[in-house]
Amino acid sequence: MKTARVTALNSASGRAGSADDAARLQQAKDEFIAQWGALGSTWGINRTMAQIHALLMVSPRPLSTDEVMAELRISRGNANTNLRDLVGWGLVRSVVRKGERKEFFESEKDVWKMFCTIVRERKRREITPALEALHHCATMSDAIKGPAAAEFHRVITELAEFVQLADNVMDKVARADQSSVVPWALRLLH
Amino acid sequence: MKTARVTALNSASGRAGSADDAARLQQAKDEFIAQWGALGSTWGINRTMAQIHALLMVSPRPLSTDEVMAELRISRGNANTNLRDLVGWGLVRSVVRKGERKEFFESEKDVWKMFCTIVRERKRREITPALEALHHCATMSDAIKGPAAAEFHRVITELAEFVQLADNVMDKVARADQSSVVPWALRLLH
DNA sequence: CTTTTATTTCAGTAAATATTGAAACTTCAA
DNA sequence: TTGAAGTTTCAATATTTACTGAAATAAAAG
Repeated sequence: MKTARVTALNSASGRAGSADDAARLQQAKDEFIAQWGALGSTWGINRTMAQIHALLMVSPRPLSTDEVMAELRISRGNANTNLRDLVGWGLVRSVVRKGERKEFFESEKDVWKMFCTIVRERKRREITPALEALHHCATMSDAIKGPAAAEFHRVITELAEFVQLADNVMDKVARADQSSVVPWALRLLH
Repeated sequence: MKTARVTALNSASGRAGSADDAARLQQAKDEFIAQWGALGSTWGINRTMAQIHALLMVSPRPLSTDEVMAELRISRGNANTNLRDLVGWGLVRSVVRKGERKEFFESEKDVWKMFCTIVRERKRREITPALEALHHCATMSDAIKGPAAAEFHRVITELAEFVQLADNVMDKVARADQSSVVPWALRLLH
């Protein structure tokens, strides 16, 4: 684990306090990056992608591919692929500075928008196709006679209806804006 | 992919209709098992564990380790480990038939209970530890002076507060009973 | 054009994860 | 006890997934 490193990237960001402050900030950022990466990987998101996302979330300014490579010690190919994926998810956008040829990347920092984006994307990529498959199984089994088929049909249909309901709720929530959902959630909790 | 197999397991389950019906039911079950496995693996759940779960969900009766091994064509070690994990998650329970030494396994079939169990477990295993880590980062950065540290502290705190809120909502929902949540959800959607 | 700078691709490799199968262990009954 | 039936463990292996680095491609600038 990284401990007391002060990179050019960080010392460059304006009049720093003590070198110790910079090192400790770096340490806190590194811990956050590692944690976010670990959390991502338990939820089926590639560790590096989650780490880049974390890095950009706590970066005071957009970073270039080379800076991401240096900061996380990863290869160009890896950085490029995962940055593209993050852009594809809509969690990161690329920005161009005038007079610069290099591309820079910055994360969405509004937590609520991030949440909505993740919900929307996972729904689109995974839930919706899974629902279609469930419906297919339900249709198949509906055409088969016998009590075993009827029971299977019942179980699958119940599951499909539940997933459909959850899908609709997620959709509704992810379309709402923070100002309406957060107070609602707070009320829900008494 | 399996197509028109009729296993002893299935033909044994009472007076079957035509052999064709049994084969087509098996096909539908196999598709469901494959889909549930695929969905699980995109959400960070081992494919085999999800497949065993699916198999038990659509099985009309508890199955032994040997039956699970035969049905999914997996080794004893694999079946044993994943069955234990499912029991650990609370999604499957082991049942003993009087006079039988073998252990049998059956899945929770109530979809709402399944959902609550999954939410509760993932919360306990992943969200709560992640929150602690976020708080740790927030505390660390609070003790560092300078504008960069202040900004980092702001971002992390915002994130932590959001995750905390989501965690609380999940908790509340997972403790409620289906009869109160489903009508509520239906109303939410108009 | 040609050069310089930046980005993408992808075959090869490394690392992480899941699976096997056989031996060790446990439990119960004779 | 001993043995049979069932379960667990784990080192070896297979499979999947992620990563590297260099070559190919693209996109300005000269």
